[in-house]
Amino acid sequence: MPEEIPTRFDPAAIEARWQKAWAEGRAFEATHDPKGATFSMILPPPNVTGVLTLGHMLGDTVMDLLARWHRMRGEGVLWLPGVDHAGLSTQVAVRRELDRQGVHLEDLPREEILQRILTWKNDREATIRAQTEAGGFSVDWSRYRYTMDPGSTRATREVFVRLYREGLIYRGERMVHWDPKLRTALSDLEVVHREEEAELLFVTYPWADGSPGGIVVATVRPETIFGDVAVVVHPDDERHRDAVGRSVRVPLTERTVPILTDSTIDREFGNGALKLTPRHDPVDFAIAQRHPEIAMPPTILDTSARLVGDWVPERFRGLARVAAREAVTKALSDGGFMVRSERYHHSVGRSERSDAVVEPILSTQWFVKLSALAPPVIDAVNTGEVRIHPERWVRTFHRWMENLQDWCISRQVVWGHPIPVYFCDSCHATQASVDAPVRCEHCGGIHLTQDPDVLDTWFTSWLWPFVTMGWPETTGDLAHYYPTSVLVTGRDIMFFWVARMLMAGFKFTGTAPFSDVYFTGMLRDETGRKMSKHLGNSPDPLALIGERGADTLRFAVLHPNPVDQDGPLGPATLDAGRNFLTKLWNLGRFASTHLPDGTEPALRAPTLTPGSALENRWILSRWHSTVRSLDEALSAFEFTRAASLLYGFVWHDLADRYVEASKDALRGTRGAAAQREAREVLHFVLERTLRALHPMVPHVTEALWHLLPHDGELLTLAAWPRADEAPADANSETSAELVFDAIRTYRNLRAEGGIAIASLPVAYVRPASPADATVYAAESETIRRLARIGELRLLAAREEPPGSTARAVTTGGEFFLARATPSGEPEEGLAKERVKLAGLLDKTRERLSDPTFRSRAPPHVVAEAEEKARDLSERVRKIDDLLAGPAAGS
RNA sequence: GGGCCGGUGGUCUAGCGGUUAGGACGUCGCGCUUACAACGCGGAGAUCGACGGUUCAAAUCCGUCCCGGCCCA
Repeated sequence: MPEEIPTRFDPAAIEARWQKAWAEGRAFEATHDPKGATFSMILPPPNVTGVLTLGHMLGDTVMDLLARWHRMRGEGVLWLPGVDHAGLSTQVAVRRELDRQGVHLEDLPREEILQRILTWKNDREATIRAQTEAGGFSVDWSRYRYTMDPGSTRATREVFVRLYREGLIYRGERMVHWDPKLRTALSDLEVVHREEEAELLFVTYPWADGSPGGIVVATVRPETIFGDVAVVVHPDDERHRDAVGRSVRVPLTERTVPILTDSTIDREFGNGALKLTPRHDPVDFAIAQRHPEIAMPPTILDTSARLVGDWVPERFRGLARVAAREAVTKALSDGGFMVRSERYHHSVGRSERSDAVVEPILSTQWFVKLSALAPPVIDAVNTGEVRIHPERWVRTFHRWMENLQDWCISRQVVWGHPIPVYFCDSCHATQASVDAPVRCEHCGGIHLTQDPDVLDTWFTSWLWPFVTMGWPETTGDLAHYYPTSVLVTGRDIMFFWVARMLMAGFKFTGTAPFSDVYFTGMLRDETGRKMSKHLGNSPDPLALIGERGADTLRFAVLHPNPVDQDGPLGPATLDAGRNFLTKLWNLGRFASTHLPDGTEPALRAPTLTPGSALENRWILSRWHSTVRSLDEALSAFEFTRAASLLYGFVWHDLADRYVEASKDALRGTRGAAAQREAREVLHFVLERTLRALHPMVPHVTEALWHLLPHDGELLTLAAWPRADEAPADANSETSAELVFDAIRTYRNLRAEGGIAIASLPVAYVRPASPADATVYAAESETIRRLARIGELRLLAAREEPPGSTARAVTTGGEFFLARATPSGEPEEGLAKERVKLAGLLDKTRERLSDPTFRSRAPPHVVAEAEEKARDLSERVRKIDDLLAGPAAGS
């Protein structure tokens, strides 16, 4: 049997097998009779715009860790998967694809557009599912949902109608962000602001009465002068005092406009005079609102942001913004209006989806009054009813929540939920209705036209935690699993999604949709760049899993980079994950060869006695504290610490120390009883370690578990280990540390002294205390074997070792290792150690000699310092004795 | 323009008032010692961004500055 297990595990060979076993065992389907506690999560539905990235894998790994952990703790777990139609972004992706084929999406009939997008969606959806399955993520596929399935559609309409009837959704002419490339309105969040360089032009608006001169206005958008309705200055601005109330002529036109005052004008900007274009600038619009004497002008830009309308001189009509700007700039120069220009840096908003410069325009759209939904959310976060992890994001969250703008939810695209609003052709009344109405509720007319626009995708996504469980129906899932427990996502959608879900949860279900929010970091490549498809540094998860295995990828994202901070994921990190799994694999191989056929499952920890082998008592104690820390870390959402704890325990405690120390006993050279006990301890600790690691690396642990004697069908259904299964034992930990320190000291002396690996020199120790002497004596066999020495002899207080020796001093005593040939070399190690200790001793004594330290510091700190000084001076004295002693340099 | 977060060995990070500043990766030396060379053993490597301040005591608290990153307008 042992010969059949390869020294390197092959992820491909085991992962598919165990995924199949879990699926066949329906291990991840949530039941409606959970015993005791429940734990539920929605998987943030990935956009069908594309396929999963490594960033998704990071979130999925964290969620799977939580889901499996809670499942093993015996809780009823629901982890609900789904996908998001991602309206605008998917339409843009398909549009781009069609462009490559020479087809323009907007030229196709609506039905064909929908068909093309649907094909795209089905394709991506299948890939997303395959990726999620390949990762081994324990979602409940029987509850898979889609943001445009019948239930989601109905709930979306229901919510719209409710909010509309309450007056929280309204239709109005407002300043919105307009994407002139995609020709749709956008919400504030879909606009990305960046610093860009521009030309700031200083333009003279001549006096309307023909007197010489005029007022100089600074602008970066000369092409909008055709929409000007005034020039505005600050009321206290001395420079323009005489200009107020006069009129100027808009350059390149025959129109005259008044000079007005407004106290919001920035006197430092340009010349302190602002050209007012209220239809095409939010600031100007706000000023115009305060001046009723200003009539709203006609628009001068069409939906593609080209100059249009009677107010635009014919020669400029039809020009797009950049061309228009150049043409107008030239015309202003030629006409003598241009005073000067300068380079200017300012913030420019671009469409997140198309990268087009967003045009602020006055437009009729649908809005949600978010501010009405905010108070319970703000309260919930303040009171801790909803907890955000890591906590530092709470401030960011609050700042946004407290400055909510109305949410523009109408989009002028094809792909999305149609707005459930109908206009009567006869009386023009508006009605919102979940089901398409047969007649106008106002006049009874039967000719109704539905609003041509669709809803922002987030208007469905914000309902996800309860829509997926059947809302607005009353369902068993809602009763058992709502509200959900944790939401794991990236902080890039904190406002887009998390905040809005909280608002929707309180509004429609009366409760927070989840009690904890965990934000993961962002993955970077090894040079620190963000991973993106654009840079080509974002590997395809499916390919990576095929190459390295899902468990390797999962462990790599959990360790060693903190999951909640941005961190690199590259070959080195993946190698580290793979190496760890290989280590674990070989530990399993080792154990399986040392557990004879017919070994009973490790149902409980072996009962040890004070006479049991030190390493057995020690490893069980280490196991105890590891599990305790592990539970703490997982409960505190410290996933990286959890992974590090197990990494260190498996590699350093279990493999490096325990297995090496217990090999004699396992081979039977210490007798049958010792062998039995060692087998039991090794079996217990490894079996429980596999359980503890299972939520992080489910496949390899499941495979290894089946190689060991075990109880039950699947590890994934096994119980989570409990720290109190094995006792904490501080004495055994202290003694074991002493033994391992002695071993390290001898190994170091061997390396420093250049003593051949094959030789088995005699070693001596002069213990620092009688208690230490007892430990060395009892564990001399282990020390001897692991330090590769022939014999360990304990020296009495003044006894000197014979012959030439390499020497070292530690807190545990003075150590000597026999050398075949005397060395004339100075005792480098000792001398170096002396310098270090003497430095520390000086610092400590200095502190102790300070009277204020003795009077102000707490007594235990003073006592500790005194103890430290005693210990250091003792060790320095021992080193001095050795350096001066008979064996020195002989 | 406003705000937030972070600067700890070559890299990533833990620690957040008395620690010999911990770990991982990398690096150097020795070793294919029958679980594992994707490994073992040992070592070297950090005046904790800079300057002030508080304190008996500062990587840790406060202030200013510098450098990264992010969010909002």
